[in-house]
Amino acid sequence: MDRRKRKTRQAIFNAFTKLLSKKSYNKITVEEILELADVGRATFYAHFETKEHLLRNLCLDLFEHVLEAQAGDEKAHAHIFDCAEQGSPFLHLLRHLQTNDNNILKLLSGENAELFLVYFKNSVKTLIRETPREFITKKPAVVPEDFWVNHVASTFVETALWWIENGKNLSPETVYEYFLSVI
Amino acid sequence: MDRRKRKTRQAIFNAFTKLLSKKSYNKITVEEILELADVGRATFYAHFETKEHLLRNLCLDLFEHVLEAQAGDEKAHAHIFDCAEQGSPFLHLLRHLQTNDNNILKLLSGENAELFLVYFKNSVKTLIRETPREFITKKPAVVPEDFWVNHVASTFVETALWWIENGKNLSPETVYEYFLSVI
DNA sequence: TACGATACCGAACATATTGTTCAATAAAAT
DNA sequence: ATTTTATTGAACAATATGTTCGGTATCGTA
Repeated sequence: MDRRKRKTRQAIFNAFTKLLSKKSYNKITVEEILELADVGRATFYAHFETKEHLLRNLCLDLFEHVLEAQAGDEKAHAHIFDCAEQGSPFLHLLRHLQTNDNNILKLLSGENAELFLVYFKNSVKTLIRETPREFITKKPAVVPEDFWVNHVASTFVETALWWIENGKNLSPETVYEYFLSVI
Repeated sequence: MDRRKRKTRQAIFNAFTKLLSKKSYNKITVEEILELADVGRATFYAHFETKEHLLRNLCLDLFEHVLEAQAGDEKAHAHIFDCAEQGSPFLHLLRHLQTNDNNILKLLSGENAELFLVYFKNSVKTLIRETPREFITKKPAVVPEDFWVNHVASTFVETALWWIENGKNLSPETVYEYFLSVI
C-alpha cells in the first residue's frame, strides 16, 4: 500500500479512536474526525464509504492484531503455546490487555464498549477453538459444543469487562483465578 | 396521564419497535417513525426530546414490565416465589420469553440486540439479587460477590441469546438445563 | 532523475435530517 | 360549559452527509 495511504489511514484511525474513547459513536461527526486527523473531506471518503465502514475496518484491524499477538504467527509472537509455564492463553491475554499497547482498553472502557464486544467475543471464540483442551476446563456432557464455546468466550469477555470497570487494582493472575473458578 | 398522550406514546413505541426489529437503530429516521405511528412532527418532539430519549424510555418501559411479570407485585403475577415446583425464576423467565407477549424477543433477535443487552442484563441482576439462594448454585469462595452476580446474569443473558439465535426448537427446560450445568 | 500513476486538497454543491416555532384545531378533564 | 392540555401541519434554521472537480504534491519505478 502507498505510504501516503497508510499514513492517512492511520491518522484517521487514531483520530477516530481518540474520539471513541471520549464520546458516543453516534455523536461523533465526520467533521470532527477530519479536523483531528487533519485530513481533507474528499480524502476521508476516498478511504471509507461511511462512518460505519470506518468503524468496521477499525475493529477488524484491532482484533486481528490481538489474535496475531496471541495465537501468533511463528515469527514475532510465537510464544504462547510454547511457553506452557506462562499459563493459559487467557492469562496471557489478560496480561496483554493490562499493558494496553493496543488501544483496546480505552475503547472497552469508554461509552462505546458494546460496539466492540461482538468483535472481541469473536476473537476469543477463535482463540478458544485453537486452544489446546488442557487450557480449558471440560465441557459438561449435556451441552452442545457451540453453546460451550459461546459460554466460555462470553465469560472471558465479561470477566475482562468487569475487571476494567470494577477491579482496576487487581492483578491479571487474580482475575484469571476468578475466571477459572466460575468456568 | 391524558388518554391522548397515552395513545400517541404507545403508537410511537409500537412504530419504533417495529422499525427496530427490521433495521439498524442508526438508520431509523424520525420521519419514518412519524409516518408509521401516524403522528405529527411537533407531537413527537413534545413527547421525546430526541431519538435517544425515545430508545431509553422504550427500554425502561419494556424491562420494567419484564421484572414486574417476574419478581412481581403481589397482585396479578405473584406466582414465582410461591410456586417453587415450577422451578426457578430463570426457567420461568425463559418460558416467558418463548411466548413473546412482550416484544423483547423481536428486539433481541434483530440487528439492534446490543442496544438492549445492558437493560436486559440489569433486569436479570436485580432478579438475581432478589432470588432466594436455593435457586442459584453456590458462589465459589474466592470470587467477589458482585463478580458472581455479574457472571450469573451475563451467563443467563448469553444463554437466552444463544437460544434465540441457534436453538429455536429447543424447549425452555432444555435450555435451562444447559444454563444450570455451566453455572 | 524523470515520468506516469496515485493520493491529497479544499471548496463548492445537492440532499437529507434534525429540532423548533406558531397559530389553528380538537379532545380531555373538571 | 369552560378551561386546560394535546395534536397538527407547515415553515424554518441549523447541521451533517456524501459527491464532484480541477489543481497540486507525493509516490513507486524505470
